[in-house]
Amino acid sequence: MARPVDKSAVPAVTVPRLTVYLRKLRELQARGVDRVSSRQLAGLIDLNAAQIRKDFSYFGEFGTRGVGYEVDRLVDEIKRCLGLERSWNVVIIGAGSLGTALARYRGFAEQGFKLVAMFDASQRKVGVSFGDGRTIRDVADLEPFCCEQRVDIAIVAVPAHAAQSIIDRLVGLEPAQRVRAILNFAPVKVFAPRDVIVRQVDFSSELMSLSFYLDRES
Amino acid sequence: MARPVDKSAVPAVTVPRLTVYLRKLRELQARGVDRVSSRQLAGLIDLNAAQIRKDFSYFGEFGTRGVGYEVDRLVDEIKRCLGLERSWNVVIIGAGSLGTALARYRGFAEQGFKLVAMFDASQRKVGVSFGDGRTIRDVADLEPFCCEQRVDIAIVAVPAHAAQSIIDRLVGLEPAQRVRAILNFAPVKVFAPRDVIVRQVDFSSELMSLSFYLDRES
DNA sequence: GAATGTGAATTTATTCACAGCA
DNA sequence: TGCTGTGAATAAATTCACATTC
Repeated sequence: MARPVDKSAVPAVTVPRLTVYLRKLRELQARGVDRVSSRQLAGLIDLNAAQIRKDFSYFGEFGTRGVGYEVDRLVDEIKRCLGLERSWNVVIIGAGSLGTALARYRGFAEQGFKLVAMFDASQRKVGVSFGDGRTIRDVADLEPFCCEQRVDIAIVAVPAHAAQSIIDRLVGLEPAQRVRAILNFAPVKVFAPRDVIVRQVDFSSELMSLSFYLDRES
Repeated sequence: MARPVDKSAVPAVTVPRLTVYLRKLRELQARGVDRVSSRQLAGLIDLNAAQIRKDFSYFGEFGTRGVGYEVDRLVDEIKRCLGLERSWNVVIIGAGSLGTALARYRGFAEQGFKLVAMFDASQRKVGVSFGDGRTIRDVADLEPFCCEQRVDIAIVAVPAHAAQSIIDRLVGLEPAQRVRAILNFAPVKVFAPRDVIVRQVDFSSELMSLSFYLDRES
């Protein structure tokens, strides 16, 4: 049951799909559904059923042949696969409209992501409160903060021109203190050492992709 | 030179990469660089050079053997590939903190995406101004608006529970008037007719993916 | 009988490696 | 000589199809 999972054997595309399964399963859970087959789940998210089973198979055997999957169990298993059994400390850097919107986003806390601080370079913003009574810190205090409190994930929501230098600071600390993962919203490709995980979220890139497919039709 | 391009033969993964090339090339352009080889470009965005050349090859021959690519030309070609020679009309639905942040985002207008309206369901928000003097409209006026003005892309930034019904309304109009592409920020899988292009942007999914890779290390 | 779990087959994407041109 | 453009080779991902188990 608790077989050793080689995470490096998990295809890169499987990981985001697991998050999609998890969300839908939670929805089923909330509706009181307690069992689901790969076929049913596939129908709900517009995917091939074998794909779902194969994705699960990298982590173990979660279902019962002839029966299907127990929703509660599957939610727990996927959470475990994704490392969501524990909580992760997150900071947001950049308290502009995007950073602020992200800080307000309810979905983070629900998944065990704990917003421990928010930083901005502008003195007009430092000291202003966000969320439940905490205040925005000066970005100059970024390194000291990381030294006194573990920060797992940094969300970078600063202007494009400032992104790389912020990231250099985040990863410039001693390995024990430095941030290990970055979610970058600035519209630039940023670089970090290989052992720091970087993901890019890019709105205008998404719009441009839509443009491609729109243009194809007309 | 202007060979007929079969866009359906373009791999799905090539499209987002084109947007990455375009951004980097614009940066080079701004720095006054006027020529670049696939190898150099590959170094700048951490990719294989053959990948870049192959991506271009779906659309034509943009370079000169033995020399490389002229940056200005390449920018124009990629814009053409992505359908960015024209401008697209965009609406944002949902004037919460995320919708507002998106409305303020400078990158959209620069790429030829024209924000023509913003909608919200709350009477407290209707009539409030956004951007350059225009005001937020009542979401009840969504359909009339689409009938009197072409809307190419709808950005959906409403709560998860409201997303599908908004999308049903957007695609429920006559084919000539209905929105043809949707960028959904609500954290739910949404459905639309096959000829409507839907892309999903999902913050908490991105965080969960980071969690997977973080957990792998520790 | 019904649905999982998984090898095998297929499809898609990436990378190699080199002919062809400046 | 240097770099593009592209078939051929390789690698990765998806889907099929079926033995296995409940």
